[in-house]
Amino acid sequence: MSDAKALFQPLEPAPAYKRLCQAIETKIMAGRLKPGDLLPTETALAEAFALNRSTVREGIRLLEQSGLAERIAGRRLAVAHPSTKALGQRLSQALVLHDVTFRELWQTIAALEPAAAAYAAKARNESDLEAIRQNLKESEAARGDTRRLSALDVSFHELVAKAAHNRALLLAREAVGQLFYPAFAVVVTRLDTAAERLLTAHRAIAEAIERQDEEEARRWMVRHIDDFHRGYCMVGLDPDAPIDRMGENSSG
Amino acid sequence: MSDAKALFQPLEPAPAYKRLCQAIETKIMAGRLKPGDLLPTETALAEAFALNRSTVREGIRLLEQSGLAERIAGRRLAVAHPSTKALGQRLSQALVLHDVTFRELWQTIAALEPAAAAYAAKARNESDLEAIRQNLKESEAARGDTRRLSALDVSFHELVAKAAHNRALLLAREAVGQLFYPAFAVVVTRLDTAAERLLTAHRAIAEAIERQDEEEARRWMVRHIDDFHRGYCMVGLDPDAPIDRMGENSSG
DNA sequence: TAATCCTAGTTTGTCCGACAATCGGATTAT
DNA sequence: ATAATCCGATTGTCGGACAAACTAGGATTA
Repeated sequence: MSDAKALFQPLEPAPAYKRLCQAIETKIMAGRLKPGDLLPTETALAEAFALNRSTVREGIRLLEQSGLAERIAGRRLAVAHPSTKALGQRLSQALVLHDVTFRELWQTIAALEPAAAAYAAKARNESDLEAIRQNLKESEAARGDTRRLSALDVSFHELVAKAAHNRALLLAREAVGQLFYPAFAVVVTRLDTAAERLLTAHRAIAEAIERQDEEEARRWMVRHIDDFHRGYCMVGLDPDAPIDRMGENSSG
Repeated sequence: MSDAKALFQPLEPAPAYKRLCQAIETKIMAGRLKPGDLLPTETALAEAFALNRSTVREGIRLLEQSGLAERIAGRRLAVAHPSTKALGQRLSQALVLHDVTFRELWQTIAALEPAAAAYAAKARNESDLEAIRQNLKESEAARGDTRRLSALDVSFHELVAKAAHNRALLLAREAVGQLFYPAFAVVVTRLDTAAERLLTAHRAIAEAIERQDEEEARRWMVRHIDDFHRGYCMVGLDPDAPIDRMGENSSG
């Protein structure tokens, strides 16, 4: 029954600009084009593929948007690898569009962050520790400034994940974290105890990571994430309501 | 020192096609354009934005590639929401490009799948169960056919995640799973016991989900994922070697 | 009257040619 | 040698053009 579908491929009836994009994409995936390599100029590409420059430009836009190419120094086009940041933004965007709820984000974060903390305790190096210490110091200074503290909170968890030296984990949590922690910012403003509890948890997690105590890092992170949920409900927010589409007003 | 960076924003010197894309993207994010809505024709857009059609087309390519618009019926352009599948593919691609290792994937999967199984036991409905049963039946029939069994394995875990009814979790594991399980396919071919162990685990997980036994579902999933790791090492593969770039040859 | 076919208009994909702004490198002046 | 200047290359944008494919409505036929 699915024999026909397996036998005959779609026959590639795609428009030229899409095929051009795929052609270059394939070269990149195969490693024949490495990040930093300069791509030919638009006219050169047009000549090589026997296409018009306009068509080539449309293909280039696709490459650009998938993060596989970017303008270097404002001018020439260079091969690139999609950045974690950009991918994370795209993912958060998708999650917002799908009206993901706080509960869904929380469940996912609750699965990822403790693992990240544990691996961080194992794999962290000195520069990781330095960054985390720095974040902790700034956080304590920003005790009063809710907005700033929230940004530092996002940053703290990102640094912990970075310290785990696991890019898959980093990428997975990036998207969710970008939405989750700002959503929690409201709690800090409304709940007096929240900021202090957050700092306590961060300190404990940082210390456990420093001591390379995996289990302690995991435990504290679990408690910390549970706290998020409790605080969210305590201030009267509905965990089953979709996350608002705030937070990505400036960047793009 | 970073005052200047905070004070002065980049001033938005973006090319017109990029601004057009952002303008439409903003409308979509704000919910003023809903999926399915038809976008104006290229000429109409050109007129509305006072741009040339070529420029408009370049902007449209960006929208198209980010999954926010797609050709409906081959012709007109309609607003859409990025599909989990497409996003997952883009993520896997990125992971491959960054030379992510089996260990990294495994650690991430090990964090996500047990949570997915537990939530699935809680939130599954009848149609979820039906799909899982169907998969189980086909898997047992495909006991000998390694390639097919591997595909069904990917599918099984995806179905479990779907049953958790958590789109954030689904999306996060989609990307990693798409790489992880095919990478494991080699093990099934080389290790006689692997296929049988896999089936046993799947059966147990499915049964626990059916009984709504969260803890049992989680426990079995943990064991199952551990098995993956053990099998991978047992056949002599290096968990710290990058995942190969096979598996996404056809799609694009 | 209903079904079918045909034709005209629309929309997209592609092409051609052109020009201003800008960046890099070569050239020239000090 | 260094600084200012000039020239070519490259990108962003524009205008127009045409073929193919699809849509819709009217004409034709059973």
